[in-house]
Amino acid sequence: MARNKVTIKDIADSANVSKSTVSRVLNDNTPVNEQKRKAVLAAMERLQYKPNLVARSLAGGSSLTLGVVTQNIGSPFYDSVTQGVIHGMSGSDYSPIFVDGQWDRETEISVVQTLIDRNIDALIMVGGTLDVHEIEELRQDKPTVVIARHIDNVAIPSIAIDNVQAAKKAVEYLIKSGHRRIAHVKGIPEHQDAVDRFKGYCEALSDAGIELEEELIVNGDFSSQSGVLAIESLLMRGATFTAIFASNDEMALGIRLGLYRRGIRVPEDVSIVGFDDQPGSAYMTPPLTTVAQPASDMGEAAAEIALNMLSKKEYELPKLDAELIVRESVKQIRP
Amino acid sequence: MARNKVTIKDIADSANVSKSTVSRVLNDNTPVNEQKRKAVLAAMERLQYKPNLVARSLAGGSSLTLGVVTQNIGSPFYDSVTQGVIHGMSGSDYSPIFVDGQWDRETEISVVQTLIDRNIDALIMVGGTLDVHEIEELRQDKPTVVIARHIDNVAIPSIAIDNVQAAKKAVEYLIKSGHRRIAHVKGIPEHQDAVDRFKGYCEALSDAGIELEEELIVNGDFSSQSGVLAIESLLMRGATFTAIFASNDEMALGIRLGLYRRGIRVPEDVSIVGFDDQPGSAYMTPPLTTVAQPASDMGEAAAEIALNMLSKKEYELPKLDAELIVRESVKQIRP
DNA sequence: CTGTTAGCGCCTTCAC
DNA sequence: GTGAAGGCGCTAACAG
Repeated sequence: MARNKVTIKDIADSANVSKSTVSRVLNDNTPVNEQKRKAVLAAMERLQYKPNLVARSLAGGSSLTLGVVTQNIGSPFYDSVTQGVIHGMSGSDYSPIFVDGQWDRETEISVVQTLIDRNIDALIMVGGTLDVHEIEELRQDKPTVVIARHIDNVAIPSIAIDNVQAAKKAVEYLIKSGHRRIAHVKGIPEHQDAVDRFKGYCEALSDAGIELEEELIVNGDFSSQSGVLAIESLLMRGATFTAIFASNDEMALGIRLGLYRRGIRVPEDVSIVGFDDQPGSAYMTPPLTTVAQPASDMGEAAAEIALNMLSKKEYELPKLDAELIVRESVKQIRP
Repeated sequence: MARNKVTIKDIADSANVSKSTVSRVLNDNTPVNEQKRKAVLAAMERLQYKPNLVARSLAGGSSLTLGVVTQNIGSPFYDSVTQGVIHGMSGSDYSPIFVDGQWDRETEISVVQTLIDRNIDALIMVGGTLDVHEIEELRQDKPTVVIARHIDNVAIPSIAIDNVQAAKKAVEYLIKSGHRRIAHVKGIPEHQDAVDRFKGYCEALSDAGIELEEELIVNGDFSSQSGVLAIESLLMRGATFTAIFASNDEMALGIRLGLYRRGIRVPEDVSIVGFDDQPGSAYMTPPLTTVAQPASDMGEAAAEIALNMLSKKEYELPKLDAELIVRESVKQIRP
C-alpha cells in the first residue's frame, strides 16, 4: 500500500527495452512487438510497478481523473447523484475526485480551479451556480457535463428532468384524488427548479379549470424549517386547503411537522406531496408521496458521457423521466 | 478562469532574476533580498502567475492538497463531518479533495490509492473499514488523522466521541423519565460504534438495577429498513416495552414508521431515542430525542490538526462530547 | 516498430 | 544571497 518507487526506467532495464517502449505498452497507443510487450508486462508485474499519475499528468498525458463539483449541503438528492457518478465510473481506469461548491459562487469558482490545477481530464458539475457562459468557457478547456440542471447550450451535454412536467404530474394526481384547494410551498426563487415546479403547479390547476389563489401560495427556501414556517403562514392567513404540494421533500418534512404541531392529521385532514424522493421520505409518518428523480441514473449517465467524450466516442443524452411515487400521505376524496 | 500558462520562467525573466529565486520567494524557505522579493511578487501579480500544482508536486514539493476519505452512503452524519473539514480548511492554502470509500474495504483501499497517487500532503479518514495496522502504515507515509472512530494508537490522532458514555446518557434519560422496559435496536455488529452504544445501553440498565432482557434486544444494520423490521421482530415475539433506544437515527426513523403502521403512538405508547441527531431528526413527527455528535466540530478539528501536522506545529486532540438533545419523542412517566 | 532526445514546471543541491 | 544544473517520472516527437 505504501508509495511505490518503481519507475518505468526500472522496468525498462528489467525488460531490456527503452523507457519509450514501456510508455507505449502503458498507453497502448502505438504498436509494440508482442515479445517485448509481454516482457514489459511481466517486468511490471514482477516489480509491482504503479504508474506515477503526477508525472504522467505533467508530461501532458492524462491524469485519469474526473473532477466532480457537487453542492452537498443538506441535499440528499445531490448525494444520490454523486453515488451514481461513482458507480458509472467504476470499472473504468478513471477515478473521480470531488469538491464541494457549497452553493456559493465564489466557492464554486475556487474549487473548480483546484480541480483544474489538479489537471483533471474532464469535469462533471452537479447543479451549481455558474452561468452558462462560464461553463461554456470551462468546456473549451475540458470536456464538461452538467447534471441536474438544464443548460441552454447544445455544446454542453446536460442531464436533467423536466421539472415542469414532473410537478404537473404530482399536482394532477392530487386533483385526480379529489382535491381542489391545493396549496403550494415554493423553493428558492433564484433556483430554476423551484420556478419550474411552480409553473407545473400552475399548469395543472389551470388545465383542471381550478383558479390560482394567491392565498394558497407560500414562499419557502427548500429547507425543512421553511416548511414549518409555511404552515404557520398559511394558517395565519386563514387559508383553507385539503392538500399541499411542496417544491421538495425537505420542506414537506417541515410541513408535516408544522401540521402535527397544530394537531392537523395527515392525510386525514391534509394531504402532502413532495419532490425528490429523498432518502427518508419513504420513512416519514405517513410515508410521503413524492416525485422521484432518477438521481443515481443521472449521475451514472453523466459519468458515462464524460468517459465517452474522453475517448472521443459518440454519446447521446439519455431521456430520463421523473416518476410519481404514491405513498400514504395523500387521501382519496370521493365526493 | 482558463488554464494559466505563465511559469516561473516567465516571471523570472520579467523580474530579472533566476528561476531559483522565484521558487524561493514562492516557498519562502530561503532568505531572499527584499528588493528582488518585491520585484518577483510584483511580476507574479502582473502576469497573473498561478503555480502549477502538478509540477510542484512532481518536483517533490507540496501539492497543497488534503485527501479526505468519506463513507457517504446514506449517512447524513458523515456529510456533516465533511462540511466541518471543508470549513476547517478554508482560509488555508490547502484544499480538500474527497473520495468515497462506500464502507467497502476494497473500495476504500482503492480510493486511498488514488489519493496517494495524486500526491496529497495529508490524509483524513472519516470512519472507514481499514484496520489500525493499515492506517499506521499509511501514517508513516503521510500525516493521517482519523475522525469518528476511536483508534488505539497514540501515534494516530483520532477524533471521536465516547460512544459508550453517550449511549449511556441516552438510556439513563429514559430511565429517569420513568421507563423500565427499554428495548434496543443494535447497529452493524462489525461497527465499533454499534458495539459501544450497546455497551452503554447495558451499563445504564445495570447501574439502575434493571435486568438485561434478551427479548428486548434486536439486531439492526443502521438502515431505516432495519428499524421497521426491528419493530416487527419485537412485536412478533410478544415483547412489551415502553421505550426504544436505537443505535442511530436512521433506524429510529424506521422504528417510528413501524410503530405507526401498527397503530402504536409515539410518544404516548412508546418513546424513542436515537443517536446522531442527523438532519431531519428534528423534523420527525414527533421530533426525535437523540444524541448529538458534534460532527461538524470533529471535521473542523481534524482539518486543523492535519494542517498543523503539515507545518510541524504542535496540536492537541480536542475533547468533544456528545450531547443529548431532548425532543418530544419521549414521554415522562410518573408512577 | 523502437531507441534517443527533449522537455512538462518546479524544487534543490552546489558552487560562487 | 543567488544563479546554473540536474532531476522528479513520464510522454511525445524525432530519427532510425
